[in-house]
Amino acid sequence: MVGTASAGTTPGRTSSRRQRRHEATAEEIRQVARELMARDGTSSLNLRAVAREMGMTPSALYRYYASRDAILTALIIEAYDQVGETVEQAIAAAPLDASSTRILAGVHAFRRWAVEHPHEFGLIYGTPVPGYEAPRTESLSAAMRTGAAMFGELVRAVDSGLLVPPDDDTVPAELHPSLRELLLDPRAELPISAVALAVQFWMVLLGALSSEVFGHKPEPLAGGETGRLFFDYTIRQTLIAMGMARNAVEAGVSPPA
Amino acid sequence: MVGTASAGTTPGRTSSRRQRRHEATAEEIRQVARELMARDGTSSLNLRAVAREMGMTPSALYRYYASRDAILTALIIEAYDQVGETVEQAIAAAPLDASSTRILAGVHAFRRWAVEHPHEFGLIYGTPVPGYEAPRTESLSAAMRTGAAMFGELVRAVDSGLLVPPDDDTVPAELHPSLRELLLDPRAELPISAVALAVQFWMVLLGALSSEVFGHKPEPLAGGETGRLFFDYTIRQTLIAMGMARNAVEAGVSPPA
DNA sequence: GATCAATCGAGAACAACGTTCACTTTGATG
DNA sequence: CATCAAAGTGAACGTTGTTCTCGATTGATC
Repeated sequence: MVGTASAGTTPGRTSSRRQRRHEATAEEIRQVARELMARDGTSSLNLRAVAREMGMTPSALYRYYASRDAILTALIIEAYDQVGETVEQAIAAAPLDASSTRILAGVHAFRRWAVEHPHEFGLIYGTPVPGYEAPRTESLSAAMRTGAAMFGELVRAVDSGLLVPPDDDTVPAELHPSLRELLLDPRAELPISAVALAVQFWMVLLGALSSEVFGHKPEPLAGGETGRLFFDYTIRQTLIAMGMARNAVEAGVSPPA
Repeated sequence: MVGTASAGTTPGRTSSRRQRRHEATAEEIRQVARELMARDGTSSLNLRAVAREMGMTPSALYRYYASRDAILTALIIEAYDQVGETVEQAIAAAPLDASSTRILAGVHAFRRWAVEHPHEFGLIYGTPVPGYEAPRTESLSAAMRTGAAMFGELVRAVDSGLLVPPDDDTVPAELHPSLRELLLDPRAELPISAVALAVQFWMVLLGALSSEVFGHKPEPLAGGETGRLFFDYTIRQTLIAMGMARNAVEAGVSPPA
């Protein structure tokens, strides 16, 4: 559809001049689409408006994307990648000490991205928009990125003894198969209960962020600085509840606003 | 707009024959709209399709609703009310013993409604659809209903000593004003920390449900019975983390599937 | 450098959508 | 019966996403 490998002179060189120009225009389309979505508030992409903004004809866009949904899908994948990279970098930049600092760095980077890009957050973590638009195969790896980064930090906390999950028999036996299935990589040093904790942590995280971004949280707590503080407090409480030592949690420093 | 009191013969009688017929048609519109949304999967209401299904002209619908958004708003308010009543009844029907049974009854009723009405759940707890469609004044009381019911049970648990919240000074001082503001009704026997717990519990609940309904949760745990079990487990863990006695939580019985 | 095919873009057209407006029909009320 | 507001029709308007045809532009090839 969108330029597979061409029969160029040098077969290894996949980016001919044409292809680069093509990709540049495609990126401009995505960029303008993002801007319009942010400006008009609505999260429904207007194809003709994008063309108008670019000084093009609506039909010309079809040289770059097969449909409106295809553009949306591209935006979704890009958003997944963007937030994933943001969180990864925030974690990597934090010190590797025996505290919750790294985890806090990750979740705060996630929250910051979410409140700064509410429409893109809604695109990927909100109501699935059309029927089902996400071609799982393409977007799955991108979608997992943020979760994988956070999961990695939890594993590290468990490995280093910072977080001690409860006994496996505290989680209902019926759930064990499903939880074990989650660890595709069966290097599973991780106890089942820790996997359950990871999923629960993810749910709390998503719940906190979507409550705030979508306005389903009581107003007084949704604001900028207050929202950030309450988020921080909630995450720390959750970590303690998960079995991380209280002093390790409190020793963790949150990134500045 | 939609039939205020008419100058009928009996001024006290607000429902003349006409008005009843009017309301009946309006309800049919809502009903058909709900069915189409469920059938076509999409959560974007198609006005002309509704009219078609009813054997009417699209313009005729405007005798009943001022716009497409008005219908959506009506659906949203109705959904709020429906889930609110469902949860209220489930709680009321549960025994008043010294366990988590009532809370479990409430959250399971919530979950059941959510998975059985995914589109309506998305309508009220998903991405806000257009710019901002919800006229707060009208829908606020309906929107609060479910949360208020759950909140009431938490208060009861605190009052009866079943749930002992941590000291107030464990929650950051900067958050106290906002949290106190949440208790409009200043009969506030409730400690600030309990308010924080209530909000957090709400976030976990919403996070768990939207993860499952919107498919943002790892697949193995999203299924029907497994999903229900994991949800139950998560809620119980959360209650324990909040300070409810472990044996009281475990003594609670969940409603059957 | 001329040639040729692939690409790019324009422009008109189509169906479908939400909405408006002028009009008939209808059915209860004086 | 006469009246008059409500209910409903049908045509129209401005949008939207999408398709198709047809020139123009471009980049590689002889």
